[in-house]
Amino acid sequence: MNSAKKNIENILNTDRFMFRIGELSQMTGVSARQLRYWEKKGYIQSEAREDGQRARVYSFKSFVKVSLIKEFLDQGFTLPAAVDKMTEQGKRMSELHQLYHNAYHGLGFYEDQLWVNMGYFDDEKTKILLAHVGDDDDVHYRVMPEEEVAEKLEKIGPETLPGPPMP
DNA sequence: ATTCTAACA
DNA sequence: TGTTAGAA
Repeated sequence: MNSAKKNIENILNTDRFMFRIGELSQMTGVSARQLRYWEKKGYIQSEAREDGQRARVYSFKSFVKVSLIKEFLDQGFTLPAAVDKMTEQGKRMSELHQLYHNAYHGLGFYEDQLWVNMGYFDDEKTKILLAHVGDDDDVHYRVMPEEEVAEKLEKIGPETLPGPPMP
């Protein structure tokens, strides 16, 4: 796989993100004391770690949960109520996540544009639906035979997208 | 330097 | 819940 695609997909891959308690605290505005307390109450959880370290690490999912709880607390809900609301929201979010996960089948360049491969367009599974956001912020679609997609969209050079500078 | 737990002038 | 202490 080419590096431009890897760069973009790494940005999209939230599973790699791990936060320490101080980081999560700053990100969410929730004190470290609260985070430990919420965990003891079972509202959130930190990741189990294989190494012998005790310092908590949090996943991106925990970040989302904490952010939601914080939001509801700021709206005036009690902590248990805020947690209930977070759980409810989380269900909707995972549904949305499934939706976009089903719709996302990779990225590629074509005609000097970055396209999202949205999977098969037809029930016969011969054509692919592509989408890209133009300079006008409108989404443009294109249907293309699968073979053509394989030919043209996989030919992405690393120079097409500037990556982060190498230290 | 950061995080841990336990405790509270 | 905040804020400490002393340890890791």
